[in-house]
Amino acid sequence: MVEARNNDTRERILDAAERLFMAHGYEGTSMRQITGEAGVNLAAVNYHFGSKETLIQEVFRRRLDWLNEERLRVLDELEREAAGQPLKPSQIVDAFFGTMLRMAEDESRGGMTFLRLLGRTLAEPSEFIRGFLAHEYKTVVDRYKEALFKALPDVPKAEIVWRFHFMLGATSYAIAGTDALRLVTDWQIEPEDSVDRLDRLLPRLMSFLIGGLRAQLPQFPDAAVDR
Amino acid sequence: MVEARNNDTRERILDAAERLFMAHGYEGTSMRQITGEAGVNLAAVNYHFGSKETLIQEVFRRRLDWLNEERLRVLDELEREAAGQPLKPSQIVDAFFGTMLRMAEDESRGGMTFLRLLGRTLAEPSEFIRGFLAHEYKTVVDRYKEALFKALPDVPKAEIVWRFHFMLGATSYAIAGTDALRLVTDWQIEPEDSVDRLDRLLPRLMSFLIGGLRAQLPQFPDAAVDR
DNA sequence: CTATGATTCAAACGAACGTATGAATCATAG
DNA sequence: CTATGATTCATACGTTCGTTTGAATCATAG
Repeated sequence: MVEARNNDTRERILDAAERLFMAHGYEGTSMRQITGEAGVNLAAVNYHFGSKETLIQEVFRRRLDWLNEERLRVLDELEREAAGQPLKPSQIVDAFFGTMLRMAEDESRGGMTFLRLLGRTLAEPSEFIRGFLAHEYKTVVDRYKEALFKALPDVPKAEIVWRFHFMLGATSYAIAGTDALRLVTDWQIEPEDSVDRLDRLLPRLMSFLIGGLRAQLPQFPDAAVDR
Repeated sequence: MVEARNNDTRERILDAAERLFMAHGYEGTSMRQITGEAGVNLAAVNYHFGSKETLIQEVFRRRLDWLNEERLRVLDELEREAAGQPLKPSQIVDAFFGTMLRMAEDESRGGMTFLRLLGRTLAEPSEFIRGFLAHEYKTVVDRYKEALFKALPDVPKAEIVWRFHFMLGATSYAIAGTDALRLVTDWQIEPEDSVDRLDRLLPRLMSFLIGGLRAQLPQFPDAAVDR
């Protein structure tokens, strides 16, 4: 039997698709752009991946498999060291969001390009990719929710889930780097302070996330005494 | 001379476009879907708006003009009442983000549909719409940045800009309501706790944002003494 | 009523889309 | 070497895209 000898074409397609989906979105990127940038024949995508839908799923799986395993590994390690004691919220936040952001420095795992694609896609999921991402993340998210519940026993669980949601939003937007309102881009900021400098973005974002996670609990309007 | 008699068609197109762009994104929505849902002829969009690009700009302008005027009005009012004293950060955050979120209850200003569209678009701006949004927001954002600088004199300005950025991300994601990882949607949450219940989302988000804005300042790794 | 200009309409335009086809080319097993 | 099956290639398929056209219809001014 004759087996596959060359996954160079596959990798070139995945790299080009990753970059173009990041820059122009899923619907905004055509197969001809992808194969053109990858330097392969138009038919190669359908031959190797079947369809455009399975292609973008492969683009994500290639990176997310590692990320989610790493997130579980880091959380396991933290819980092992804590020996039953609840973790600090900042440890959990760093294990989830920090692990993701540090991918930006690892070019072999997609670097900033994949991170931006991920941030974009979390905010604009096509119907079919929403289900795919939710499935990919299910195990990890459940583990981290439980860890946060234990770390913050005084905070209602529903509140923690919402704040996890908000943290995810702040992070997605930060790494997507679109900066629609030119808040940061238009600002007199040193070049070394730009989004690309992860070692400055990461501490800033972490401070913000932990501040939000540990904020005072909200007062709901229907909590008034006369009701 | 004969003048325009009927802007019913225009409004029907804008309403349909607003809803469809929200649901499927800009590239993912076709002119035929829009005119089909609006119950008008296919050529009506180009006749009334010129192109798909100018159409989505009109969709935004119709709502954003009011929102941004209102944001300036509220800030003016707050500063008038404060009579020179710096405002509380929570007042500024509520004036900017609260004013936006309260649009969800005003169906005549687009309600939740427009809010979701806005949240989505802030995170996935096509190149041409990024510039448009930045221009629409310029005046407002500058005023609010200044107000935050005054309200938080001890926080470095660059830090405030970044945190504004993070707050915008958390809010965009929250109102876009995509919930890609099914964090909130998959959770055992009372129906009355869902995203649609603004009176519960708003206090929750405000607490989170203010917690993040007032968080401890970050420690940068290169702040070590031996450097 | 008639004339005028705004609006609607059915139909078509060329371009770009994702996908499929079948022959040509390639690397390796036997 | 030859045979085999994986891969590449040029080309074309059928759809759908945003936009345009020119005639038909409409409401109003004169």
